[in-house]
Amino acid sequence: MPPVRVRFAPSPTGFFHIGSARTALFNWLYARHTGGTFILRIEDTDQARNSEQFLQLIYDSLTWLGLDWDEGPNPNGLGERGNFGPYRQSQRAAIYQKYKQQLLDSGRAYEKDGAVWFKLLGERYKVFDDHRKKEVEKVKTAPVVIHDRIRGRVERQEDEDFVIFRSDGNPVFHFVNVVDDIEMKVSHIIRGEDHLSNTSKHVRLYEGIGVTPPVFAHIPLILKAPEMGQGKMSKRDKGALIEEYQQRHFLPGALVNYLSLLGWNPDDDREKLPLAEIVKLFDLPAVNQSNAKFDGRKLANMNMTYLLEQPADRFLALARAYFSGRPNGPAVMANAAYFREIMLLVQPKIKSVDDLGAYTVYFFTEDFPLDAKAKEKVMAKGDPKARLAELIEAISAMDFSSDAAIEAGIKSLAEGRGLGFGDYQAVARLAVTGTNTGPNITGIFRVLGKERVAQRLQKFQAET
RNA sequence: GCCCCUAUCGUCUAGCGGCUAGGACAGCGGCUUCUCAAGCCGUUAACCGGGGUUCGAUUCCCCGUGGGGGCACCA
Repeated sequence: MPPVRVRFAPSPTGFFHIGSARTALFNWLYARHTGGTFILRIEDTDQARNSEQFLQLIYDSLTWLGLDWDEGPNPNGLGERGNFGPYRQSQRAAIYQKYKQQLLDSGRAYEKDGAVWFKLLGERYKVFDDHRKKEVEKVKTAPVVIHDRIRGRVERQEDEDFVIFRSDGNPVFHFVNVVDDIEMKVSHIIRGEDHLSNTSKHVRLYEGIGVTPPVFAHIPLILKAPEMGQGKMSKRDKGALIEEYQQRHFLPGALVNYLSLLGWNPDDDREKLPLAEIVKLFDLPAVNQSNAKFDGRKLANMNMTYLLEQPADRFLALARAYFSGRPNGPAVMANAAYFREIMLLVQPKIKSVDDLGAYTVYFFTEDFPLDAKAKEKVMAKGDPKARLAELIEAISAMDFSSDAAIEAGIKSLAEGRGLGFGDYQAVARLAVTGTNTGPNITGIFRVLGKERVAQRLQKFQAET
């Protein structure tokens, strides 16, 4: 068996899409699973649409996801790794010329209308094409048989010559793709199913050049969620861009885990898997053949699961990164010990790092919002005003040294009146945080301190 | 229009001829009397249709239908 060499070959012509990330991931997983090589090749032949910004985005997104490449360009123009470069198609013109000449010389290509065409072998005939509304020349050929590692045997007729060099002198995708895969000794082409129909062209090109085609593996596509309409996910769909998850401070590991489950699964019921385990279990024949619809809720759940188990220091680093990007960041993080206590109090409660701001406002300002609906709900039950008054009266004598002490203080207050802790909890929470959700009220009391709690309770009483 | 791929709960999926069709997310209900978007427990919900093959089809084959993709001097 020749060594496994796979490649991810994006074009820097747009934002980095979740489908691209999944294709990159499956290639990366297969390379890591087999001990092979993962190549990054930049397909930047479309000069009109390329941009350096989008190129940088490819590097950033792959790096953020943890999909490191063994061969390919280095970000920031720092040269490249690997012995099969250059890894940007815009720098490989001489190689394409060489292969073009070879096909011309061997009679497998010809010039017409200023373009270079690949020539199919067989009897020619003309036919009117209804779809394109013009007469086209067809070639009688045997069907191309593709042995796909995921699809099995696929047969497709390739019956028209096609352009490999445009009249402006630039090579087209099919040609450069095949030439590069040959030159870079790519052993397995793992790509989206949208390329399955192109594969017959590619196989003919391999044959024309005189090289045995590599192994093909066409993975299913990611489709829009049902509520987002029909068809495959496009860049305009919500949740389609990797950048978005990065900005929302998702955990890349959670996204990778979720993506790996779109079209693949381990042999058991596990869903949350360490990356090393996915690498160990991943294989091409286990990949599904049908497309998968994207489910942002399941991703969000996965992200939350990962968040919950982050060690304290790691979570704190995530929280700092999040607040660093916010206007009130410096103020929020000014007191490191205070910040740490709040974040750890809140970690088990949030679904996503970007909930942190809204979820912790009341720790950092006296001017926090009051949730009207929550107020209505809390004030409608029992006699919250009486409870509030009792709490205000009792608080100066209460011990705030620990959660347990606070709990004991409120409980003894309640028991003296034949009430329960819960009778005080709701109104206290509303007065001190402005909401009816959040971490344990005892924890909030402790972190805020007796003085501020007392002030807030009084202020609320005065305003209600 | 032509070609290719595909088809199990709303969604991701397990199943590879005989199963009470399993799990997860979402939903719903309950518990947790310290709330809740968390946790725990429970629960609703699926084999697209029609023909075959077979003692027996969710499973194999064919035909429909649905879904997806492709049919450029885009990639």
